[in-house]
Amino acid sequence: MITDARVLQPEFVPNDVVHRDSEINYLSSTLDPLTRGKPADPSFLHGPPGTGKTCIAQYTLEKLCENLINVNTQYVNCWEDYSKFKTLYRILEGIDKTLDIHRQSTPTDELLERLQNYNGPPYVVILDEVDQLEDKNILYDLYRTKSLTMILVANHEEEFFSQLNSRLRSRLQTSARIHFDQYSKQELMCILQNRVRWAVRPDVVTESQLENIADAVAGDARVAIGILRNAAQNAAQTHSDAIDDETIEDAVSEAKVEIRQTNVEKLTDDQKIVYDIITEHGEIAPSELYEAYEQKASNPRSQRMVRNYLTKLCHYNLIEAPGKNRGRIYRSIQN
DNA sequence: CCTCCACTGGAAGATCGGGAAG
DNA sequence: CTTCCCGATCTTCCAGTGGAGG
Repeated sequence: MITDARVLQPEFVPNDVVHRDSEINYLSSTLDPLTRGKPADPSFLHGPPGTGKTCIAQYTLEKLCENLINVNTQYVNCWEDYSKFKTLYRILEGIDKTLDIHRQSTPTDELLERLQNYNGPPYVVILDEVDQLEDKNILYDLYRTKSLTMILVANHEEEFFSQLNSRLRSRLQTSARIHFDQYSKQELMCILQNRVRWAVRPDVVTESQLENIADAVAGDARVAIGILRNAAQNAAQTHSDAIDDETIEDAVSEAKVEIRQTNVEKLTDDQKIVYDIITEHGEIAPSELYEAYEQKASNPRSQRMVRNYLTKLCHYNLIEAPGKNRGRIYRSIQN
């Protein structure tokens, strides 16, 4: 049934990326100076989720490594490593400078110092979901680090730049900005067909089933591949030799629930209480929410802390918080 | 229209937990 | 063992704000 499961993994980078030629060329050209021993400017990739930003960044770096022997690269997901410390640590990891800082008592400043003393070969760092970085000013330090080239990846161009201070904004203003549009249905079909060819035995998935997937995901290739993966796994478990329509349908809804579940699991007990209250009520006013939380929690945190929890829940897309000041309500998000 | 105050979110400092050093 | 130091978490304080309700 499944011939190569890796092809359906979210982090898989294909050998041939389809429908993104101009974006790849543009990104390659900004990195081109490195091949002549010169520094390269940062670039900024932006567009909706699942449009291939991360994929193209990693693909382009792999190609660069093939042409240029002496180059270091690293991928940092700023959603996971959102603090200054974690980001720097991850970046140092890419040049093996972390061997002796597995201890916790190394201050952030020292990590930065270490990085700025770096004088090895060119170092290209992908900062994925860079808009999630807690302290954007670290980008300025990275910008000034010699031999270091940043590839920034985010969803919303305007929103990201508005979060920067003016100094940083003007520096990054000149960076190559590459926009990624949503995939059309035809493009999605093409991507899925490619994956299917490598991942599963022929004739396991029909054309019209791929079409169903492509219709269901609104241009998001990551979700589309996730659905394909789930459907293939489900079919494999039941030892069927083909994926039927029902399996596809199940996988479509499963893929939507999946992200939510993993996010809910990451919550602490108190955060979970807040989340449950909102889910129960569907919609609730701030003061009422805190009262309910105080009741339920064995050792309630302060109001301010609960507000931090709420921003985190919004962040994970578990709830939404429309309205400002007095008009604010917290609402659970249904699929 | 205006006023009020519930609510937000930044800043600064305290506390927690855990690893390293003495 | 204790002491020191770090990031992460949490609290306390408060300025700013804009929608509700006159």
